[in-house]
Amino acid sequence: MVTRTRFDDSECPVARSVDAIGDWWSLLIVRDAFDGSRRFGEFQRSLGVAKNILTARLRTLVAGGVLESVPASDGSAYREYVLTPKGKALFPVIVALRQWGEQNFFAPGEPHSQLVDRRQGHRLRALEVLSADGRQLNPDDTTVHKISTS
Amino acid sequence: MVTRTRFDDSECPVARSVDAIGDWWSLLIVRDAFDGSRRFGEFQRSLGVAKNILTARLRTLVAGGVLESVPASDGSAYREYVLTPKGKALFPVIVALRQWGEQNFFAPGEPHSQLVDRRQGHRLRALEVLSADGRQLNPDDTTVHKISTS
DNA sequence: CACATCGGTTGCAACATGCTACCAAAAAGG
DNA sequence: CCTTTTTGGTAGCATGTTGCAACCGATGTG
Repeated sequence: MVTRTRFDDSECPVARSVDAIGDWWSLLIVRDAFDGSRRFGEFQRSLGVAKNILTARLRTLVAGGVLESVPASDGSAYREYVLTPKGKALFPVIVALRQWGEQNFFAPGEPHSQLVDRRQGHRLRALEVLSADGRQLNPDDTTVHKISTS
Repeated sequence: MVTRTRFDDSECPVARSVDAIGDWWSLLIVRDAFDGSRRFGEFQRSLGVAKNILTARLRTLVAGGVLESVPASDGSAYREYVLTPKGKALFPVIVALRQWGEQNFFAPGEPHSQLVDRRQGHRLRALEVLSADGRQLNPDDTTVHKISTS
């Protein structure tokens, strides 16, 4: 078989996350869901993705418990796709990718969509990796314990 | 053409990030790099990826400025792949994915690799999305400004 | 009732993935 | 030195996956 490799039984949480999301389309669907998209057509127009691909991705996201299919909020007979709590927990992942992109792939002054605090309209603070006692950690300040039972 | 869709000219930083990384393998390569892998063979054994795929991914990561190819640190004639500053800036992304995986894809007590603070050996604090003035933000507390010139 | 929209499904061609075999340069062993 | 092993790849092939376009029934709209 030449099936795409799965990581769902990896001992590494990063690998399992990656596996659960599925592919980049899925991640962009989740991004759009955070931005307020709910309907099939909204995702399709926003992403420009082929409909068969979108169908497949929405199904795996629902199957994986990231999205959930609910009756449309406007009373129509259609359905909507909304984030589950598990899906909402991806928020820091999206924010981290967004901040990395802003800092590395836009010229100074180049326009881009921006995530802001709804109350005050200000940009968010940069994510920080902190130790249990609140020190800011760089990659070199951390290490991986190969296996842990908790 | 049926080429895989690119997002490198998207106005959304998340899309550009996703495009720059390339695919899941690339992200796991970066994860391994954070964990100390440097040599072709280390990545290959750790990931179990086919060598032609690894070759291609390493090349695009180097081309994208995430990794850099340097002479081997042990004095041999081989080369090593190390994270650039841009690559190290992916740290919060990896940590976010790791925490999401830990919380959602492992049974309580199920063993998994764990990222700890090198000084004290403790687990890290969960990432928090904060407003400019330090309030903790949930997805619903934020909104996307479609375009901004800064 | 006619027409447009929504949310898909199907078929196909091109491309990407993964596997295996192969290979040259470098290192290690004697 | 000379042989063997390791390293870091390439090349070719079968199969899977992606993206496109065409189509379609159920639903909403004038």
